[in-house]
Amino acid sequence: MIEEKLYPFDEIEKKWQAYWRENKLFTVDEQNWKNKYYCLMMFPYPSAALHVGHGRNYIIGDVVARYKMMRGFNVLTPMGFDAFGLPAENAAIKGGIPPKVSTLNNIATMKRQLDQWGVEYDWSRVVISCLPDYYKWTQWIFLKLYEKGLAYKKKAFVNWCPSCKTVLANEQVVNGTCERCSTQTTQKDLEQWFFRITHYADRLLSDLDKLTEWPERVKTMQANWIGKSTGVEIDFKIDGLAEKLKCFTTRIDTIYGATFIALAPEHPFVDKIIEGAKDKAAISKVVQKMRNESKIERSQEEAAKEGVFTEKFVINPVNNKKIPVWIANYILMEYGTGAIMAVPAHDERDFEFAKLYKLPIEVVIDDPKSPLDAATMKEAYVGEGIMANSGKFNGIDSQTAIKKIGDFFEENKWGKRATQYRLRDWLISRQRYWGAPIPIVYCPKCGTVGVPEKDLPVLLPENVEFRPTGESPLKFAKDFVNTKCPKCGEPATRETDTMDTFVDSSWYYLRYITPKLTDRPFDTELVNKWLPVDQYIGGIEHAILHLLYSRFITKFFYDIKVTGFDEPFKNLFTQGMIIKDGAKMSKSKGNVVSPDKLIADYGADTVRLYTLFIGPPEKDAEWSDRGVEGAYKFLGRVWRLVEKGNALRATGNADEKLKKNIDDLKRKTHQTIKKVTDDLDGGFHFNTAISAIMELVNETYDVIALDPSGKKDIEVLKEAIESVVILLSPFVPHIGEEMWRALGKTDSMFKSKWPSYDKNAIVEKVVTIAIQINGKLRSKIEVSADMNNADLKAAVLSDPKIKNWIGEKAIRDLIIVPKKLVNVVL
RNA sequence: GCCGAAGUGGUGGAAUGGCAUACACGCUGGUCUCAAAAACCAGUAACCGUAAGGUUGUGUGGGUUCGACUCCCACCUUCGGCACCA
Repeated sequence: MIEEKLYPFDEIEKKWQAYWRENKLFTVDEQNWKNKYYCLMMFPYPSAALHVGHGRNYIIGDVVARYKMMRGFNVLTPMGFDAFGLPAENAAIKGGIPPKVSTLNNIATMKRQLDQWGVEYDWSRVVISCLPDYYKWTQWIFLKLYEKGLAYKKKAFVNWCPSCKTVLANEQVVNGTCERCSTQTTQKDLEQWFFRITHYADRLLSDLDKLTEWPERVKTMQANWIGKSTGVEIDFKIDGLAEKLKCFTTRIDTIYGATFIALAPEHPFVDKIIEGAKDKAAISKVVQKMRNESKIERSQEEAAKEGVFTEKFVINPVNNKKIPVWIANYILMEYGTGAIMAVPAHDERDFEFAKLYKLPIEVVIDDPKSPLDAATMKEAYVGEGIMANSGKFNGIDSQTAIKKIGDFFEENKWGKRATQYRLRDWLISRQRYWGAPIPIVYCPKCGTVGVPEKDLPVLLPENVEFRPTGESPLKFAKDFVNTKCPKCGEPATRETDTMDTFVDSSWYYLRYITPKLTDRPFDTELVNKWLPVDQYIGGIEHAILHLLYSRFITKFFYDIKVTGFDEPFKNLFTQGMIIKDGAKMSKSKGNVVSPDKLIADYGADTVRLYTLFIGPPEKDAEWSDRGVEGAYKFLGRVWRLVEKGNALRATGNADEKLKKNIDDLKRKTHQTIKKVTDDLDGGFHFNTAISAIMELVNETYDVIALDPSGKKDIEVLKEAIESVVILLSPFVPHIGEEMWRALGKTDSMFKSKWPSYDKNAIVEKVVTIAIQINGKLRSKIEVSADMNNADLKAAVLSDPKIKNWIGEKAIRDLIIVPKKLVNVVL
């Protein structure tokens, strides 16, 4: 803890925050979209208080916004709150404070924290997703999707979190546990609303290629999640039944080695297939047992394989062989067709199952390295190879066979090529109160009816009773539930489920452009001018959920022609987490660092500078209180530098030594401008940009120390100091603005231009050449930068140390790297 | 198992084929002070050496190159994603 106040940060920070707000520095006219730059930070859920880990996101965004402003862009930086969600409702159940009240309180607290950080937004555009003027349009999106058949209700096995007492989307289940509370989820067979995101699977995958400015790892995660695979869907004739059994395979090349068929226990054909079996009762029992195993049990580690023979067979179309049909617990109904052709020789799971139930194994692809023997093989051979025991395809390589056998199937109409995705439809129903009501009415006569647009919003009732059971109060709100059918006017009931909050956040960035429109969600023309977002900044934890859903909704809007772009975010930056004591900051771990005390002790600029200097912003970083003090000391040093600079008066001429130092300082100044500009433009290299400014500060001090009486070229010193202030200002805006005025400027520094460097000034006149002997550094010489190679060679060879090293040996080669290095090869 | 990222002083990190450890933290010694803080000066990879200097050194082992933290191959460790996905 540093006791002394190194500069009056408290006065300065309050003063300039008020100034920026009064002068509406961050307020944007949406009609003025020329030279626009849309800088967006993921809007937060309004929890009780922010910590320094959250701060990183907003600080980075603020730096980018201020920098782009100084580069002459018309910068839009809005902020809002993802305000629906479970914590507020749970607090209401526990403490009795209505969710709306606690949420709006938290929003006020968070806004205050953002303000004291000096993080500025165009607050005239604030979007709060839990207010009716916003969720009206969330409901409108639901209706549009419903209209186009992309929102539908179905009964399905869904993920249920017993603690949150609601269903969850697949994306919200992590390793079989709830993403929010880490409780083990269970399966429930419920009727729920879904969005047909799978219709967009292919585009969501292939358009990842358009996102050239997105981090590779985010794109990989999305691609994995969508999980595309291509193969063949085979129609197997079932012996003794009219139906054909569809099996999907990516390995049609192994079709001759299929020795059994396996169905998921939930497969719709199961009952029909075991009908009439001799052992029907026993088979049924096994099937029941497998069905009762929850999905979690099945997917945990290496669950034991189990299955039962159905006494039925299918015909393999390629060789008319009869293949036995089994029901097996390792087949998932959710993927493919819920039935597979099993090829034990070339699939590990099938191999394991075949060994367990002593089913035949037939090698149809030979390992080119060592021949395979079905009788002795210890594991399946899943690689490529040469086709064997495969009729007319014998001898060709398996890659070619995939193509040829695919053609063969399509020619004979035994099946067709097909694509499968891992992605499931987005389950959006939630059995909770604090969310946007799903705008649907159930009428005994007309069935399921969408609420007409003119009747939106379907208001969330506020006088409701929260039950300790966690059941949604909406179910018991009679005035809400009982309504009239919009079609026939007869008594009807409302849907009492609300929407997943990820629906709210899937479109908020569009609302910021025209946040106050009451007759439309947004103005298409203006949105097309301002979007896509130029820079989106947020946490990696949203790599799949929020970013995938937003891309989906954007594509849907594009298709229904309410927007003219099909990807919402051009550049994406995902910042790393701030770690404390080896763990992510969280209240439960008790390792939260609050910004409030730090800002009180050292000021917001210090916290900002340290947060940016801590390391590359995309990487996780360990928080250190010592590091904060270092940042504070540096700002004090800069503060004193400006004071010193202002006190300097030129008195007479500088001597030679001083002249050289002044030349060096001028060069350093322009090199620093270049370095900082490149670091900000070419990625977010804040940490190295700040180090470069520190170097310039150090060098400026050195020059002043050489001659404190002031016999020097004042202009160069003033330029150096002014550059330090301006280059530093996006990072530490308050002290930046204050020092800017101290240098005699009258307008806000964020209205002034970012400096450009003089190309001639950065050129080194004298360079240090490293001299290596056989690649090892042995000496260094200083030479003029324009020295020719012949002279350089002579200079190197006359260096006494080098002479000594060479001795009597012959020089075999001499490599010259201009202005850097000479390597003498002996 | 598959896919991806990473591994550099006591610490955070810098350097993407050319002087490894910039910048900062910490530490050691000094100046100032009654004292502390701040500030300023000097030092700080390891080993050998009084020193000059030398040797080693970027997870490990190989390779390419005049030259490798950087490129290639194999491996180890850590983190993240996916995973009985047919």
